[in-house]
Amino acid sequence: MPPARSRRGGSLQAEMGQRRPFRSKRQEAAVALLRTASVVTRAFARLVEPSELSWPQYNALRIVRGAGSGGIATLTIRERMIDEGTTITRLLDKLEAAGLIRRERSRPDRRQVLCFVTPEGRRLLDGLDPKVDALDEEVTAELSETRLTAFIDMLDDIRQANAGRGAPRHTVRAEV
Amino acid sequence: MPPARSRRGGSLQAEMGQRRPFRSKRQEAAVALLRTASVVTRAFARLVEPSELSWPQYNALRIVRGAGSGGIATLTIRERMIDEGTTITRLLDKLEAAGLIRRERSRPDRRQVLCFVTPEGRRLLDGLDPKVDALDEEVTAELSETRLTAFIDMLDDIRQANAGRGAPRHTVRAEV
DNA sequence: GGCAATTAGTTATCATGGCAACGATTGTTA
DNA sequence: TAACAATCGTTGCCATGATAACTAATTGCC
Repeated sequence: MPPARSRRGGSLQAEMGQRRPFRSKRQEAAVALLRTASVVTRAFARLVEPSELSWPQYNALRIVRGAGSGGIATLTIRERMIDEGTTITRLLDKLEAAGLIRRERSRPDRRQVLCFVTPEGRRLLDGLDPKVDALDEEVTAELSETRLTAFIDMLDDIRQANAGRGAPRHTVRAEV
Repeated sequence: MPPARSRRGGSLQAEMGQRRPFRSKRQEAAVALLRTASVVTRAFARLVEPSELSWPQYNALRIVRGAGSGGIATLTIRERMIDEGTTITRLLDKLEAAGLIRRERSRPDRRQVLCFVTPEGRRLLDGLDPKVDALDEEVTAELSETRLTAFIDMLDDIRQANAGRGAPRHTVRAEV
């Protein structure tokens, strides 16, 4: 039998202490999306917090590790971040100050600054991997394989449909 | 025929310029959730930006309006915010300075500070309503009614399963 | 009555997110 | 080759998000 939260009313409304129902189901969906993301983000932040890393810092560090020995340019990191609006420079400054990454002007194109993980950075991430991987699984553990696939597809659809409306300003500039 | 993004590969991977596929579908789902929310949040922020309101400010103002003539206590507003971690005081300071809300010490319980919308605040919101309502609908316009229902249910499930891990610290205190 | 525990808000501190402006470098082209 | 444009990154400014410490008011309990 379905749990109490499937009553129409619904769970979000009760959660947020609202007296009035949502104006429409689509409005409820929008709010649910944002609120759920807020909760999940905090869960990840809590996980990396003991390592003295903020969630965005962890995100950036992981991207740098993923780039391998060739390094990766600053703005490329920003593009791959979950929040692509971030001011990446200061974030990398902290990672560099903590000895987790190393920066170096690119050889042919001196405009670029390439980033590399240091052994310490790699060690830190490697230690965190099991926990993060576990949380990745736990977040959607409630969803069956079938629902999970549908969930990803719906998110992809929503993201694509709203890409124009929600792109950070610096990525839109190219369209002018 | 399904659009290109349904190819396994997948759309998110291409979007973020990743060379390697996700470790698992559940990891992909977690990242898709966070990234989608980021895009949608920006879309709403863009919408209220011309009114000199940040997205959280709009959110708070709307909650105050929803409370009606009885007013609403400061911390109650925070509970109902999409991001319940916010430092609400400064946000309300701005709204008050802009003349959109009015604050007043509660009568019987002088610890509380009740907030009320001013006529200007109401006017501003009323003018914004059509646009916000429209965006609420547009965000998930790609989803059929059936998928929409499933979407909301999945988000509710995820949120409930992660409530403990992702609650802001001040709400957890009660459990100690 | 009197005092500890609670509750409501405020404030301080630090890190991020959003934006615009700037400097440095490279590419283009008249 | 001398402007000019585009690209890459950095920096400044302001607003938010996360937490903890702190004040004030109220409640409970003896």
